[in-house]
Amino acid sequence: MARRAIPKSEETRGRILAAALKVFRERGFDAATMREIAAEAGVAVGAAYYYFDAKDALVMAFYEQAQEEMAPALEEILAASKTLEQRMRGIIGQKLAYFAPNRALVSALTAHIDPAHPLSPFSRATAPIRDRDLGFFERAVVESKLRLPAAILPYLPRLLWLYQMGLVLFWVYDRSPKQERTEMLFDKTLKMMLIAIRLAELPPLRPLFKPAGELLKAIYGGATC
Amino acid sequence: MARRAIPKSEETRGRILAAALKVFRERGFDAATMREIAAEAGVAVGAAYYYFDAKDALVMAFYEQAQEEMAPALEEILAASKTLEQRMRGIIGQKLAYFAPNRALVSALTAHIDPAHPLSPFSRATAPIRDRDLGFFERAVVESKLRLPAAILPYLPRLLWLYQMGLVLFWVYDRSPKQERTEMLFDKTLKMMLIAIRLAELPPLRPLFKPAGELLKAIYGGATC
DNA sequence: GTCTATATGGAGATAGAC
DNA sequence: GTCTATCTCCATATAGAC
Repeated sequence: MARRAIPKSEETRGRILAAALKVFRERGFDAATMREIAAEAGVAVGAAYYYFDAKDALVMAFYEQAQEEMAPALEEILAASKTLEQRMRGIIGQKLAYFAPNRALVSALTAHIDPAHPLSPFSRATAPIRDRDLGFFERAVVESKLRLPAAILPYLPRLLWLYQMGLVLFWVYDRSPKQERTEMLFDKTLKMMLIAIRLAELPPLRPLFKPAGELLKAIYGGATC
Repeated sequence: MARRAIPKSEETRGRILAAALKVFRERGFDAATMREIAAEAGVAVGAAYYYFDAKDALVMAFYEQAQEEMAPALEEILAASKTLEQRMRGIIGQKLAYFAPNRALVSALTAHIDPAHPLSPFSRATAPIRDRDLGFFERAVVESKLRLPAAILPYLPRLLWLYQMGLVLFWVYDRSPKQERTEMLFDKTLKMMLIAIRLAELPPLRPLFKPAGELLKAIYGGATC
């Protein structure tokens, strides 16, 4: 065997992960059992535990795989568009499209908001994934030469990231046909945000943005989220 | 036995609920077992299931008890204050104070965001509780003679209710001493909201509030949330 | 190192005696 | 109404074959 070949163990691991995602998709996370997943992958339960310490580890692997697989598309979006609006549309559109087949899984994950839970998007364990993801929003902001009060601008990428999390949350439970409500929410709130940014430096709005800057400074002192 | 006396069954039920809340407080919802709860109440597991169909039913009973017990204080707040600011401070302060001893339980409940889950604050099952709670925000708004674009005003109570849910969510996971971050978040965002309301009718802000009105109309067409 | 077979212990829930 | 005894099902652990 050439050492370039994918080792057999990698193949098995991949098969188990794929099987898990399939079962999660069909049943949701909670109802899916390790027995089922192992059966779907054609291995014994022990084999699944050999590759993944626990059921939760399958979810973490999903996060990592998602990030890995989405990265090229996100890069392309940044390269192909200039304005913040285009970029936000591109990034968030890409995420929703990627997650669409896995809605049942993603919805189960909303159970973990607690930053103390490893699978939470705000946890230490997910920090590398989060930071890398934040990088896309940073680049989207920095390269689009926005005017914004100095007390706010540095926090904009994190706010946009949070905004995206909220949108995904809404989308996960959006039962309207083709998730058109999410579409609407996204379209209108994005427009509002861009208008607000444009108006931000008008004198009458100063009393609004002053407390905002103070708040951001206090909340993100050097926080994890 | 006079028929005014509390029936023995009510007494047992109450004892089981109190025991459950105690165990939830100490261990959190997930870690608490029905065996423990029954033991704490001095009854058999079967008895607990006689009064509460499932572990989840204990949570629903907690919601109802909380609403019942908080109502008089909320009434008093509405009676004692006039401005929207005072009222919001009063209502939300009261909620956080009431929930404080039960943070571990409330935090477990944030797992249910899915409107399809009966315990979700957005579910059908919790609609009566939610509607009654919304009533307090409606009264807080209506009686404080605000000026706001007509496309927005009718939705303000629901927005405030949602805002309150978000604050509680933040508070539940706020590990700062005395939850001072929540305090800060509440204070600043409330001020921003009031300033925004005051500015809302200025001509330069019209482009901001127009899409907001459209969005609200589309999202709350006659929705449950 | 990879994997199968089987065991463990604990959870929520229930049937039916009292 | 209340309790005891028991069921079912799961995530996970372990022993050891290849």
